[in-house]
Amino acid sequence: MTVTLADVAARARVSPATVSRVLNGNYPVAASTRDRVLRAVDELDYVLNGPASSLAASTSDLVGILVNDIADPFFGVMAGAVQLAVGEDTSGRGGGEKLAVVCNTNGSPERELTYLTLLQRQRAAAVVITGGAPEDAAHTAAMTAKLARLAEAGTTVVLCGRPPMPGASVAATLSFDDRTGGRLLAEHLVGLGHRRIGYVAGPAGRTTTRQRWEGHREALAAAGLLTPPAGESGTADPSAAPAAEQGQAAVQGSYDRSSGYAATVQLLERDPDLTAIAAANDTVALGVCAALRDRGLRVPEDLSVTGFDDLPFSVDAVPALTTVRVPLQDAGLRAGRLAMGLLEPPPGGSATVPVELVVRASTAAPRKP
Amino acid sequence: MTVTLADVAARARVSPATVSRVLNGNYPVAASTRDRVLRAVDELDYVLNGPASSLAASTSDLVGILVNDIADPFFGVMAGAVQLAVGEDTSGRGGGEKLAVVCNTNGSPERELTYLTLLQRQRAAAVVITGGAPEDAAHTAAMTAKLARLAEAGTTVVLCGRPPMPGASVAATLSFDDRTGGRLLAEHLVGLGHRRIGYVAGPAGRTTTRQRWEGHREALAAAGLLTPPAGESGTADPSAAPAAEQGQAAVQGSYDRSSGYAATVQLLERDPDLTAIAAANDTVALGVCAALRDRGLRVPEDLSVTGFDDLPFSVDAVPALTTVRVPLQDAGLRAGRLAMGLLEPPPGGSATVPVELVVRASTAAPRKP
DNA sequence: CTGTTAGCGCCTTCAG
DNA sequence: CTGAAGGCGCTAACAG
Repeated sequence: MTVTLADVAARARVSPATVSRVLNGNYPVAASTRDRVLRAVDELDYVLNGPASSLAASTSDLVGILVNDIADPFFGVMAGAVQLAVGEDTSGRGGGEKLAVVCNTNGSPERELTYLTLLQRQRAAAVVITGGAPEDAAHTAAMTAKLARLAEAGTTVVLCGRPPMPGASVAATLSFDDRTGGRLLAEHLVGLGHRRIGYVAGPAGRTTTRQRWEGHREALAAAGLLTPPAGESGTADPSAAPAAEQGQAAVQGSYDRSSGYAATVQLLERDPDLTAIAAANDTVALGVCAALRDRGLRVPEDLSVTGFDDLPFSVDAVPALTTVRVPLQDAGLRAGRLAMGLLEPPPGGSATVPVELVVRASTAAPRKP
Repeated sequence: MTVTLADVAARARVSPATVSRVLNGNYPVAASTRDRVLRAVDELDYVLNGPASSLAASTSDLVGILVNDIADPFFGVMAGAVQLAVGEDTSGRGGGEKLAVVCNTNGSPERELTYLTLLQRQRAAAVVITGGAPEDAAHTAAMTAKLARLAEAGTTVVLCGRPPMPGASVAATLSFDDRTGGRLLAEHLVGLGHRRIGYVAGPAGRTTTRQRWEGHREALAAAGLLTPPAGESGTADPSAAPAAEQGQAAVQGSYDRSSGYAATVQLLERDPDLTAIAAANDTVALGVCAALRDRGLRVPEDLSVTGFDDLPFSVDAVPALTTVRVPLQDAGLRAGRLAMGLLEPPPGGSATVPVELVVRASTAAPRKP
């Protein structure tokens, strides 16, 4: 029925092992022999049986990529870059081709685990986990255990845009400097003269949300705009969800436009004298701008708005968004190469990816300082 | 070392065959036995070996999704929807979980074929091919041959957002009514009073580009704005790349912002009296708006602009884009279900997905009619 | 450099 | 409803 490696061997008058060797290109084979084999492969229109070789070699050429939401460019860009990297021809010819399996977790911790199991089942060669992590001790423990299992089975695990997991079997970690980003944005606003700054945070219980928010507060605190509640020592209580305080309003939502819209309405109600709003990311910032526009407020004349991530559309927003650039493409590429063993892991196994403030038109000095 | 099905069998005091049966849930097994097996699986933390079962069953639980560019929300949304559909639990428990393999072709015909081969190698259960097709006889022939091979191997093929391929082994086709969309947009502009309309086409040699462009011309022709070159009979010569003609300017590019920007500069140079520009898609339209803005022209006061697709960001553009909504999410969901055999194929194997005109703020009557 | 020999771990008839 | 046996197609030591 279907043509197998043995058929090719017969036609090329060599042993199956030899065919396997030329196909995998990981073993010396005489040029003439190889040509003969390749010709036979071609004539027979032979396609290697992946499952069979994976079974025999106990590793597949699948690479998993875990993302929260593939429809979100933040993840789309990273996933594309990772895929680019894993698709790069490693061995001269024929062997390299890895296939990227993109798994949408929707931010659900359970699905994260489920997909990891599925990937383990496939004997994935590597898996790249992107995006912030859920902040939950039980989940972290479960993840650690699962990652150990994967490592045992020979799967290389790389974290991209997520904090290091001490004690977990991870080959490399690329974490984004979200905290600094949050700080830079807030410092920029403060430097412009803003004193009443609203904050629209991301989904609760995620490292990314927390770090951006903490960076933001750090800057406010440094500017004396944040009187810490009695007894607190500088850093915000990690478990405290962003909330109204000291005249600096904040609300929590998800990473989408409508959440930015709704939060803005709420923020303005709570403090009509706000002169700036910092959003958890660019998409949310778009929602913030929309809400402002709908209430007849102009950006940046009446209120300044900042985003985060510098997604492709941010430069085209009107006004163009002041934001923090996160090198998604670069990071994805590096993560992919790391996963493929094409790149040495950074010292200590983890590196922080720097972010950069991008000042555009959505921020300006407040009108009534 | 690694725990196998035999270990589970031993612990549950049943035969390997029985374990296999409960795991696949496709065979009657006594409830008590099943419980025992399931408990053993749990206690041993057993994970099925995918390659081994795929080899034995000669089919895997992988579903391929071919996209042009996963970082583009157009594809991201579709891919997400397809993945959602293929992840739906089919059989009551345990069996269903399919894994989506997203393959970025970058619009390259060769890579399209390469990925199909890779998917064939994996014995993918199904593959969903999204986005417009390259218009090239040789490539179409190669695709047809490759699809035949896939079908032979039991892979279900579904086309989503791509025209039917007569004679190819495709289970179902969902094509977008791009032509109508192009027509609606142009009719809208003409109805508003526009007479000099520029067009920024998508990448050359793709069905989507062609159809949107043809729809556009259709409307112009109907309004008598297009004097067909002598001898031509209504429809544009399929092989003719969009070009300047009869005062209706058009330029070709890719589906990105910068292409819209550059095209606009060119268009305006060619015909400074343009009162409207129709773009191949929303992203391109954003570039058009940016170019206009940079030249001090206002939308829609000075020029009207239209997009295509109605991607999430289009409503937040300033001004909000008049565009055509393509139900990407719905289509992706349907395609996924079709691929999984969860849905009956439409009569004749193919259906056209209707599109809808969405009038927003980027279009208005021209100032000097 | 090439052939031989064993499995890899599971599914699937076929009996019971 | 359950067990026994064979093989899916390929790779990985070993010899030569």
